[in-house]
Parts: sequence; structure tokens; C-alpha cells
Amino acid sequence: MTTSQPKTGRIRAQNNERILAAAEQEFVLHGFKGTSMQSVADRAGVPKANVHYYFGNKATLYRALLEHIVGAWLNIFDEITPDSDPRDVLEHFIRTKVRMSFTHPNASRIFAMEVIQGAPFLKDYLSGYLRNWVQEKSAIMNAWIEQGKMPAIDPVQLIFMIWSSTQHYADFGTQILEVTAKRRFTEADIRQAEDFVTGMILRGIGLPG
Amino acid sequence: MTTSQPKTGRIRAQNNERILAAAEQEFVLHGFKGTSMQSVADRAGVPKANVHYYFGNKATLYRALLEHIVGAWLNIFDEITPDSDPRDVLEHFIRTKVRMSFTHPNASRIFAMEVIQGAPFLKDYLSGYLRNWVQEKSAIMNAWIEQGKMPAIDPVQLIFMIWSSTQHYADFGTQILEVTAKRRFTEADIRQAEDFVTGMILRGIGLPG
DNA sequence: GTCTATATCCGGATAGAC
DNA sequence: GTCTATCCGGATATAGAC
Repeated sequence: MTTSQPKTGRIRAQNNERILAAAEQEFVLHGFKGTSMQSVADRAGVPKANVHYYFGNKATLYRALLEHIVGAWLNIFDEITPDSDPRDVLEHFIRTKVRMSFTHPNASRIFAMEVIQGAPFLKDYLSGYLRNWVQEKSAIMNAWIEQGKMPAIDPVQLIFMIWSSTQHYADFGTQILEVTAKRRFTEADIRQAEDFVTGMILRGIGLPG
Repeated sequence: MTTSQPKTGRIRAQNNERILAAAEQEFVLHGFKGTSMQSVADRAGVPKANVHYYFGNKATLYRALLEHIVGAWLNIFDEITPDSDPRDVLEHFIRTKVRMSFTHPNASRIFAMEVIQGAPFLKDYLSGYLRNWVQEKSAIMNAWIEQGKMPAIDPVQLIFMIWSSTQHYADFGTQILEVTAKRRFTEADIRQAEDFVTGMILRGIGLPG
């Protein structure tokens, strides 16, 4: 027979996905050290040896996951230019980040745990790419301020505040659910969070809608 | 002195402290599952068996640490009354929380990791004490709003935003240091963060200084 | 490519000497 | 009260059958 097995890596790609998805769950629940390859394999529905076959070892699997997450992150680090309207750009950025916190909470959580533990795998990313990104965006915001399109607000502090208040809905989602006595979030909850954070920050800057 | 050995548990109290301090470091760095009793013992400078002698098992040690942290937390959950001035109370609360993030970052980090992982040890605390606390404070803020002392802002969302933007300096301290290319935080950094967060939130509410 | 069986090591917990 | 020696379950990783 030519073969009943697709010669290319269709099964491979499928297993790769299954393992990464399972790893995401396990790493969120138990952290890097606390996660066992066996639990990842069980959740993915494959033998443990296959996880090693696909990813070699635990550190490589974890790194692959982080890269996957950071990669998706960078896509919403959209194009802001000095000619943009501050209110439009910031509102779009905030709403996107809030929504992502609700739709992809585990990505945010794994990133948060990595940073809380001292970013042993992501130090280079933080001091390299991310630092550069912050400097670029800060420069643009300072241009806005000089052009009188926005009051004088420290751009770096502003970026930290946007990150923290938006990611909170992912990282502390458990706390929010418990405190508000909900079982899960609805579309209305997402809208409410979006509106609240957007409103607070734009008024805080001095750019009310 | 009559004896060179204190007869009471002075050594015991001392060892207790050393072990708890070591545990705090280890749990922050490696999480609950990832922390070994051996590493805690090594950091505390005592044999591993002594950690078991003092705390029985890992879960009990971890619980003792969480209680210690949450206990310190509750003290700044100060007395807010309907007669208080919103601006004064909120400013005091925000400044205190920002400062605590810089002075006791590990407490915040352990709490954050616990919540991110689904709060397996703290669910009762979140759905019990903390939910109640949020309801109380929300009721007071709603009273302020009815009295016209403050614009109509959702108190629950406001509390989440204060938590997130203040704790960020502890939980994501590593990221902030890397992005700003600093080795550690100074008193000036703390003041700047305090002023920024206080200003943003008070203006966001509609209560500028 | 896939999975079973296993080598090797580490972690939690305790027994028992001092 | 303190610490050494040890038990045992479980984890990473791999060898080798299929």
C-alpha cells in the first residue's frame, strides 16, 4: 500500500497541539517544577514516552509553551504612531487586552507565574524585546504630550497600569468569581470590565470620552 | 544568668521564624509543589527532619505561611465608614497598598500564585471573609454615592482595579526592573508609584485632588 | 513512529540513636 | 529536642520491542 498513514506529520501536528494544550493546563495548575510529564501525557491522552519523543524534556516543552504565548501576545502590540489619536489607540488597546484576559486566561496566568518566580526563562525577553517595546511606545506618547494631544502623564507608569488592570481579570479570575459569587463569566461581564477599565484610565489620563 | 540555655522555647521560636522565612523564599521561587522540604531546611540552616518536627508536613507549613500573610493583609483593611471622606480614605488605602508591595513583595507574590493556581488552599477565605469584606466596603461606597460625595462608580470594579494596580509592583516587580533597566527600587520609585496610582484612580473616579 | 518496561534519582516522611 | 539513616513512592528520562 502507498500507506494508510499520512506520510507527512499530520498525526504529529495533532499530537503536538494536544500536548501543548495539556501542558498549558498542567503548568497553570502546578507550576513548572510541580508539573509532571506523566500528568501532561495523561491529560493529552498519549504515553509519557511520546511527550519526551516530541519535546525532548520538560524545559523544552515549557519553553515551547512560553514562546507560543509570547508570540500571540506580540500580535496585539499593534501599530501606534505619533499621528494616531491617543484616545482611539488607548481605548482599542485596553479593550483588546481585557477581552484577551477573559478569552485566554491561561496564557496570561502562565506568563504571570513565570514573572512572579523571577522570570528564569524569560529574563532575556523582558530586558530585550519588551524593554525596547516600552521605550518605543513611551517615545510616541511623549510626542503626543509635546503636541498637546494628551496631558503630561508618565508613559511607562501608564503602560504598567494598563497591563496590571487588564491582566487582573485573567490572573485573579478565580478571586473575582469567588468574591462576586459567580460560577463563570458572561459576555456582559466582559463588556462591563472593558467599559470600566477604559473609562477609568482615559479619565485618569485626562482624556474623557 | 543561671543557665546558658533558655529553658523556654526561645530556640524553638527562633527556628520557627527561620523556617517560615526560608519557606517564603522557596515557595515564591518554586511554588507549592515545586518546593522541597530539603531546600527549605537548607535555606533555614536546619536538618530536614527538624522542619517536619516543627510543622509536620509541607501542606501545614504552606498553610501557616498563607495565614501569616493573610493576617498581615487584614490589618490594612482599615476602618472605612460612611462618614469618612472618600478622597482621604481611598488615597490612604492606595498609598499603603503600593508601599506594602515594595516592602513585602513576597507576601503578595505567594498570594498571587495561590490565586492563579485556582486558590486550592484559599477558596474558603475568598468566598467567605473576602467576599464579605468587599460587600461591606461596596455598601459604604454606595452610601457615599447616594450622599453625592462621589460620582457613580461601580465599587466592586473599583476595588479590583485598586488591588491590581497596587499589587502589580510586587507581583511584576521583576518585569518592571528589567523593563526600566534598574537593579532595585529606591524610595523615589516608591513615591513615584504611589503618586501615579493615587492620581490616576482619583481622577478616574472623578475626585481629583 | 509508538509504546512498554526499566534504570536512576529525588522528595516526603519517619524511626530511632543521641 | 535534635539529627542521622532509611523507607518508599514518584519523577525524569531512556532502552528497546513492536
